[in-house]
Amino acid sequence: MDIPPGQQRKNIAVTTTWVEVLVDCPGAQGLYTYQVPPELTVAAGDILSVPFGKQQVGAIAVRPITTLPSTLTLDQVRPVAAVVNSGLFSSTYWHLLEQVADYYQTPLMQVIRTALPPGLLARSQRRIRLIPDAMPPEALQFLSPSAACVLTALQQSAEGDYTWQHLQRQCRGASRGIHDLIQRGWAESYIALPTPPRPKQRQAVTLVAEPSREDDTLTPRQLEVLHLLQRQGGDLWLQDALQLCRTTSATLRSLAAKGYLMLEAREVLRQPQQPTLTADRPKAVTPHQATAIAAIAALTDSRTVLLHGVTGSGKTEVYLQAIAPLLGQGKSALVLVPEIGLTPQLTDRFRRRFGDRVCVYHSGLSEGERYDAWRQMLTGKPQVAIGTRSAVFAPLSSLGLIILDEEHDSSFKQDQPAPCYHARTVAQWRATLEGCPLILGSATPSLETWAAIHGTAPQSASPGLYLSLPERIHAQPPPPIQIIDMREELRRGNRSILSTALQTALSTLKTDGGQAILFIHRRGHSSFVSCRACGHVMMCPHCDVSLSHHLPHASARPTLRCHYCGYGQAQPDTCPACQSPYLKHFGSGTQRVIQTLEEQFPDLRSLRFDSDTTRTKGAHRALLTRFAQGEADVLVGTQMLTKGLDLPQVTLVGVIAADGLLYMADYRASERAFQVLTQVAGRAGRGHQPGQVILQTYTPEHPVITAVKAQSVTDFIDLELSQREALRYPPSGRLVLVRVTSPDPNAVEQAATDLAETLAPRLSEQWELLGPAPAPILRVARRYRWHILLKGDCAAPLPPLLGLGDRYPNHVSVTVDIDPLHLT
DNA sequence: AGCACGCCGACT
DNA sequence: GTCGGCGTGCTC
Repeated sequence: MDIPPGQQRKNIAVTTTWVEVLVDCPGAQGLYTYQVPPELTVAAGDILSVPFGKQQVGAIAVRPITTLPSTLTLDQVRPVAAVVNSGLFSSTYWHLLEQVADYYQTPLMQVIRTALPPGLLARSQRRIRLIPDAMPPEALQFLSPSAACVLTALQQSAEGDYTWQHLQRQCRGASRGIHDLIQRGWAESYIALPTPPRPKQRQAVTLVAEPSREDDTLTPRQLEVLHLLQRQGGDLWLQDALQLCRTTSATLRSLAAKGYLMLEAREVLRQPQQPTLTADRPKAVTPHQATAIAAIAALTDSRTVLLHGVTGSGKTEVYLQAIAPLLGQGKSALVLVPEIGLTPQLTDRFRRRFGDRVCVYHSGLSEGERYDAWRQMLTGKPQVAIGTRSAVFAPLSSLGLIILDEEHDSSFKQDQPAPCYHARTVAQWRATLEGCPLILGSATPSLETWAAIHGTAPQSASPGLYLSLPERIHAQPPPPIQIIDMREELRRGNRSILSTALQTALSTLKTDGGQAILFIHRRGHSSFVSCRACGHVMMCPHCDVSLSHHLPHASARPTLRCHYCGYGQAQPDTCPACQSPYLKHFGSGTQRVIQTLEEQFPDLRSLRFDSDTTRTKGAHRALLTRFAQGEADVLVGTQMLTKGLDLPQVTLVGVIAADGLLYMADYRASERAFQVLTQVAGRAGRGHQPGQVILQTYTPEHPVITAVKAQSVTDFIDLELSQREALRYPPSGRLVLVRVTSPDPNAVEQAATDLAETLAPRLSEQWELLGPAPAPILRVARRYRWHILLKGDCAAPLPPLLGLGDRYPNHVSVTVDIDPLHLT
């Protein structure tokens, strides 16, 4: 097999090769050709660093070629600078990325960028550095304001060195200021080479020789240090060793020189700080769980499984026992969850069961941690990767199973930057490509999944597998759900936000030794502030929405905040329009419920659980722990209550007003309302005590309310599916939302109109164009928004939409959302 | 992204 | 008359 060295050399010299690459640069679509220098080998899928214009940028090798494209001449082609990483992508992984790019109509490079950990596609940056010696001490006086600003900014940094970009943000007229400083020779501009993330190194100390008393070159102190190290097992991190021996690294270095110690840098994986956990063994399972585990184990192809389990039915144990045998077969599993921060108990359980074979990957990790998690997954060792949406792209080889828990959750859909992918859709493709099963778990399955599994969706070729866990683990009956007609309450003269039934239940809560959850749905407008005299409503200056009232502490000054762009201001004392002092807030947010509770039930202690009180990292967990430990009797919260898997179970669940959920201008309102109400109701009923659910509403006859009361998922889904079918909404049809935004209201309207006109003739008769129309909230964060909605048959191929927005001014942005979840 | 090229307002 | 603003376009 060996090629004689001479011949090998000749081959390389003769075959000059080139490679076509994708360049990581916005606005540089298409392939670029580079020369492969003889000392490098480049294969498709390698991550490269290439010169592009005046900078070094990241690139992906797409295909090596042996002849130069005829459009290019030799001198136009530049050489590849370096191979950053090779062998990252298997061919199935590459296919997956291409499929995402194709379906979501996004340039492949953008898909690669969302799949890779940040920083792997490193780019060079232009930096500005001070030359302190060249600068007179009173330099500031000679400078123009912009140059002075740049100089001051640079002096802030220890090295007198910042990126061009940073200075540009920091100072007005920065480019002129920088030019000025360079002209005077007080600063210089340079291009810093890209620094891809590197494995973290840590200094380690290892004892390599027995400390001997005979060695008279050892001082008593050195001998003492050696003995101390020996007692610790002779292998420590340098940092720990220094602390233990209360010595300096110089001492250890001299001991290393004498041959007693070895100092070396070892690669370590950055692990986010995590509590130490006690190991856990497989639990005894119910017959339903056992059936599900056996059915999953029997799967040999890439079937989709819906694991439909009511709250508390033990889905997680099924996941754990489905994964366990795979690891023994050298296969890995991928577990996708809605939001890692909200489900620490789930990751803890996986860690207890599988120890360090669990790898957590989500956007909350630091850049280094993400890189390390990525590297660990690339090792190919059998492991369990748990992560949020973006973890569908985890580079695990030999996947044996993909699990997507809480599959109905909307956080699996990305709607901010393109590609607007749904992790469930991508997971489906990935399972097909890898030939492994996909398990979708939920207590309240989405209509899409239901239709796909039961074969009613036209595009599903092979019906999936339906597995049900209909019982709670300890076989408690589901809690009864009592529907309260709030109109009736009002007629009887009860004007409180708490119905008589809920008041009664709360009044006996403490004597019964129970805990309660009160759920409020906060609509955008539920806590707006308006003037009782003239009707003026406090609005966000950047968005067309009212500001929400917040009371940080009981005695604090009220603040107003925009939930769309984050704008905040203090609440004025008088109405800005008419100076009336009667500027008050309306609606029943969490704070108002707490206030009512304090007035009517002063002996009940309550905790608030909403986006205000859970803003900081770990606050979810802390609040729920406090509640679980009995620090409060009532937990008052919003939507967030449905997201944590780790909610303590309670005896009473009250829904303050279900109506806000039911009437939202969205075709998915009913589905979301059913899911939220069912999930919240499922929190009631602990161990020995039966639970109780009180659902207050102004429209008890609403089909969603009826279905929630009957606790029948199938009733609801059948009804909702028929309605969607009548209107050709998903899953009976498909949608594409084209969003057009700009700070200029006229430009958006014009672009949207023009876009609709160019699009309409390009659509097949399977597609219907709706709009253009202003978005329900016309302005968000100073940008005006218009929408065009495309509605098509399930089987209809997507119309080509790539590059649609290219013909409009720069400030007009056009984004395409395939299968949008909300139309807002 | 960065940089060059190119066309309109306030200064030597 | 020029300097310099930033809009447009290109980078193998």
